[in-house]
Amino acid sequence: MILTRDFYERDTLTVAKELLGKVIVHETSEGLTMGKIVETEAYIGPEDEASHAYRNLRTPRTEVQFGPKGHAYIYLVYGMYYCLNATSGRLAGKPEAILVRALEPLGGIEIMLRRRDVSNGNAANLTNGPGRLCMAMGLTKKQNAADLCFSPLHIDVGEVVDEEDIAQSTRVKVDHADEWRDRPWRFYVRNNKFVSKL
DNA sequence: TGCACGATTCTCT
DNA sequence: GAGAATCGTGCAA
Repeated sequence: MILTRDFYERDTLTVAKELLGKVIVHETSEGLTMGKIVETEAYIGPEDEASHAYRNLRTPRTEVQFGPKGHAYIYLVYGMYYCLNATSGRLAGKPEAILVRALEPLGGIEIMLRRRDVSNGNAANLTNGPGRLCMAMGLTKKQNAADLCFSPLHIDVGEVVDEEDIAQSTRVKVDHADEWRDRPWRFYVRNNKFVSKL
């Protein structure tokens, strides 16, 4: 069953936490790929220096974050990798998003292996990182702004992760020397081997 | 119009 | 553990 809009229209930190255990599904001409979310990070709109929408910066790139919740925000980093986010938040028009940092492959693994061109044969590295999971799921800028409630790219109600299995920490690769750096806005499933970093 | 750099990953040492 | 790959974006000029 697909998550409905109201799931995303809540406090972003809550949504980031509850996204753990949910299942991302992408239907393409190549076939179906699915993966369980095991790691997320929250990026809270204008006041978060680490967010692209810091200071309400509204550009063609960040535009999606200002739109309806429950849409995909996909952007290019380092000129070669994509990152998948879901827009969220209680306030309409406030740019908040959740970065999906890692998945546990559930379906279409053959397709993922092909897309990732896993030369070392290590399937454990298939989706344990924001850039990697986009490659494995076949996500590019084309899916940017896709409605996660309806499109071929959507998120299913998976399993509920026990509170005790949820770990919280500071975000990865956010080194700005200000108060936002140390916010524990990263969530992950404890002891899951597909989490990107411990 | 030009330029420095990033919500990363891979390879080689 | 360090360095390269690689290009769209935001900001200065």
